[in-house]
Amino acid sequence: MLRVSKLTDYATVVLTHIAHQPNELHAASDITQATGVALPTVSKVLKLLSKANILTSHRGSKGGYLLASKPKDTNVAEVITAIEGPIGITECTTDHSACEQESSCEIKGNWNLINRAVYAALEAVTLADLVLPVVEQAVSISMPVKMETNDLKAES
Amino acid sequence: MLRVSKLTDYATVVLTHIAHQPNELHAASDITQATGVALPTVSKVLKLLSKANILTSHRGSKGGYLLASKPKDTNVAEVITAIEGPIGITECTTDHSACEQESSCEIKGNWNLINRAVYAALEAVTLADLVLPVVEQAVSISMPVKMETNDLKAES
DNA sequence: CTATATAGTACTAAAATAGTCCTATATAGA
DNA sequence: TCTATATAGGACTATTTTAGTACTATATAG
Repeated sequence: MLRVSKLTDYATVVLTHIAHQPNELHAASDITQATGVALPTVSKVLKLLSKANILTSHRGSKGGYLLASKPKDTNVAEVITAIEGPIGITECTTDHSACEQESSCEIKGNWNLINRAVYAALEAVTLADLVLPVVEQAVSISMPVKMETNDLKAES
Repeated sequence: MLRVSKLTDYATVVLTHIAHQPNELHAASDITQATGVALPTVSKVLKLLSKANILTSHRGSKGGYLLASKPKDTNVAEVITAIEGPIGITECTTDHSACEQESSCEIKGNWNLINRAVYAALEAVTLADLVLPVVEQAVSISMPVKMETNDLKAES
């Protein structure tokens, strides 16, 4: 299905909320109220994001989380990496020792190329794009050059 | 982790093997021997691929599987879709009714854009590319336009 | 008619993921 | 200095997904 985990999905929701007021502290409980995502889940996501330096944390009373950089300086690839670890579509790209049939496997190099394209696509989208209304984004995000020749089958 | 299932990985291995001799019938047992992938797994993959019309099947003695199109006319996006269903990175792009927080979710349109970029990247790679030696591919596969500005962090 | 090979489906075991809970630590303000 | 509040970190559990197996039906070459 080539999908991102739910936790990452929540991370984008949380970050989008924070990016709307990039200069304010946001406590986990506030974010829960605003987004409807369960508190323990929000909390987990926030911890992961601050560990990856996408957010900075402030403990204690009146503490909370703050964007570490400007919205346009944080991209989706970083967010996914923060939540799920290094991005690689197949397992052998992230864990080289795990594949038992290396000798008969000519695919590795090819998948690497695909990974790069996917990574670049994800890197092109920033938090600032996620905050924008949907319509305006189309121009601000780069598309693979072959794009115009194909329609999306998945859309129905 | 943004990854593709093992079954899809096997599918590319199997298809790469078949694409080397695109005009011959390949029985499941032959493919097992050549690739080292377990027979039941190969069998499962082959069935899914023929159901999706990527392969044509021939039953009975001396039967086997054959590529339905030329290697360059089958792309990776089709293979992934055959094995795992419609490609969509987040769940709400494939299952619109499942999201309970639609009202507070502004992300959907944005993820759709990302999905398109990813899909296009996958669509640009064909079986013919997978058969080529790794070096030659670089020129034959289109890359997103912003690609050159960024390096891959996942590579280490 | 028989050996061989795919078609289809149901099932089981293992792994990954989501989500919860508890304890420790830091800070603001009284 | 004490207390309320908020994050840090880690361990744990339930659920879901995925991988892999097994069995029966059907088609075809010779």
